[in-house]
Amino acid sequence: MNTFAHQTLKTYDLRHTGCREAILMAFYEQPTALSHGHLEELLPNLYDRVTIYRTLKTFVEKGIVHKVLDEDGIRYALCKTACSHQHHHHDHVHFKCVACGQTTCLETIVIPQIALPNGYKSQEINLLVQGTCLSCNVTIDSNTY
Amino acid sequence: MNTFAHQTLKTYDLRHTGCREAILMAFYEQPTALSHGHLEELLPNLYDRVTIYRTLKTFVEKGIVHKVLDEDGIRYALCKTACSHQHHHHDHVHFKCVACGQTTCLETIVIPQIALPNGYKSQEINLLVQGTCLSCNVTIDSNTY
DNA sequence: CTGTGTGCAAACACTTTGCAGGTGT
DNA sequence: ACACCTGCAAAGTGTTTGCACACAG
Repeated sequence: MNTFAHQTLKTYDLRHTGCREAILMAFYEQPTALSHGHLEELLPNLYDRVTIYRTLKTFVEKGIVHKVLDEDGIRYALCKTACSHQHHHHDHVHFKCVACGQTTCLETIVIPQIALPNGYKSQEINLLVQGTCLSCNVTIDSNTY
Repeated sequence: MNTFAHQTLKTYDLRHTGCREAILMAFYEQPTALSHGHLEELLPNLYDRVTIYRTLKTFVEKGIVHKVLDEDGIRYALCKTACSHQHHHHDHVHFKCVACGQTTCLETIVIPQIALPNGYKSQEINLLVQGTCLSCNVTIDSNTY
């Protein structure tokens, strides 16, 4: 029984099941945001497609993971420490590499203040940066020589 | 024959057809981003679902409209003057009102410089702000009294 | 033991593809 | 006249729902 998964499920008052543990571990081990399809590949034939959908939905509702939107669809990533149980913060910066296709959560970057038009109120901000990541840039550069 | 639609189609080297004119007019008249579903409702039974899909795809490829991502899926909005034919700029700020569900393009707001981690290169930035818009705030406030 | 989670089947929604015929230039 | 656009049918993909059984607490 894995400690991280066990702790997380306990914290959020969810039953400890194989599928939930496996998905939590997948997120824990992968530094990138995962789509439903990714999870299906990572946990081949272990759990039903539908169960994965339902598990993801549960995790989003509980605030364990958050949705990441990019051009290819919806992905999910763990909410890090900044998201406590009560005080869930929703401002996320995501980086999508157009070369390798990986999407990562940039936890360290703070979104600057945005001046909205008068009368508009902001609740949540999502920033998606698309470009090339460190390892892909290295590859591209070395191929250039 | 509508001037705006006619001009746009001419500029982008596209044939002038009923469906294309109707969709361009819909975007022109609506200040908000439209999804495929919205267009189907706005142009009821005039054109086939498939034709609307294909028209949208064509417009995106030509740079006439751009995709807007929000939690509910993909929408489209006209690229304004800042996007010229050759020099297409991809940095967009979108505001989604959680009360009325409308998504608008905030053309006037400039995205601040984001400090990416070393070795990362940015090509395109998308910022989605969610909150309540002017007219919804007015409604909410007046109901409070 | 009880309520929740899972698997399976099926329904549903969204989007793409192939093809024949119609239309703009 | 020709290339391109459209409509229809069908397939493909992603997601949700209903129900019976299994399992965690």
